[in-house]
Amino acid sequence: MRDTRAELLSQAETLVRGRGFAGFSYADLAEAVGIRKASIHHHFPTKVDLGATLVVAYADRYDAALAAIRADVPDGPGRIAAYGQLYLGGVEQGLGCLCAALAIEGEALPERLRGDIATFFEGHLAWLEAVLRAGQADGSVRSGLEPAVLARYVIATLEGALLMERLFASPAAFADTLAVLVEGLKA
Amino acid sequence: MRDTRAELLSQAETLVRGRGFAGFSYADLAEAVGIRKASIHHHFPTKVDLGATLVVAYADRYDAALAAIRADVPDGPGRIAAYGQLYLGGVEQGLGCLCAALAIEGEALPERLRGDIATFFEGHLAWLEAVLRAGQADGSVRSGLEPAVLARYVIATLEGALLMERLFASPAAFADTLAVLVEGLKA
DNA sequence: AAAGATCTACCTACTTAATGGTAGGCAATG
DNA sequence: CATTGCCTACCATTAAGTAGGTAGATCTTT
Repeated sequence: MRDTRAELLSQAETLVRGRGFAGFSYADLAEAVGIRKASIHHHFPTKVDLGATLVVAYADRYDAALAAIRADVPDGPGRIAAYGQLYLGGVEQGLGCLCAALAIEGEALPERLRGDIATFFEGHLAWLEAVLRAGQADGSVRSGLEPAVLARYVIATLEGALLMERLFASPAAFADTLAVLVEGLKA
Repeated sequence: MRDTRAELLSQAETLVRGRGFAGFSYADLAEAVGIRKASIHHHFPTKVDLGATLVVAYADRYDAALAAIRADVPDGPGRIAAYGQLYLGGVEQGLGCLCAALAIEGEALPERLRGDIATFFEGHLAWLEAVLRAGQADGSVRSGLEPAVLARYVIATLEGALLMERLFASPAAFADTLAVLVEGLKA
């Protein structure tokens, strides 16, 4: 049934995360999926449509993962550590963050996509803020700093580590950075 | 004399940092500089040549700034704060890090450029490691963590903050993250 | 249940514009 | 007079997107 569409999304995500949004073409995607270029337009009329769908699907997957972490891990630092593990997967596969790949495009990025990725980051920020606030309340996270500030700090560190350690193909170095981050958050 | 060449480098840097390497064309650059597209090839035969020159020039500018920081600022945390200020400029101008823009391209990036940006990051890593080690020795930086690990951590945080806060056009948020980072490094 | 109509998912073939890059000329400079 | 720096004009390729068609599934009507 909707197999091709899912395959298109999967391969497109790999392409964007691997080479950037401007760095892949419908021809590349067609070849990856084993379909004709024109057929892609049947599922995603324009490249921006595809990009927007990609971001939504990516955000949804993250949302599920974030909910699972909150359900499975009780303490603040543990949750942040689990959150960081999500990024580690990218380093291991040699794939960057989808939204980082889009964010780099900056001014050239269609307005619609810019809004979508801002929403993505805001969602993470809100989740992290809630997690950190709860951690401060239960004494597992060090207090004295505003959760909102800390949340931005956490994302920045992980996004940056993913960007750099993917280049160096060094999951171990990513793990070190994550460890320093989590250690610094403990009460 | 070499005015056009310098102008090409300057405008190209702005374009790459603003929209990514694959996100700008020789036509864009020609228009920005006020020259014909073909004339660019006289200075930079291929786009990869241009990119490589860009990275070297960018790294050289940073090298000078890093040397100045080491000369002007005595303590470890102060030096890291000054280092972070360099990134802040990007947020204020709405420009990302040149090497981050290239790093995002990942596998699609010509091998030569990938090596060049790896060298860029390695240079920063070495500088930071030396600064942090000296800071630990003179007691201004908290000890207990390896300078090499801390150095990667610092770059990751700043690169990530630049990436995200540029999207949000929020220099203030970047400053907050930098403050948290520096505070955490103090002895 | 058979017949027709419609829809889905894909195809070939194409258009238009942009890409990076080349060839060759010409005027100024040293 | 040779080099530098730019030009016009071009090339092959690739980009995203369109036009129009076809086989098969599905829905509708009798």
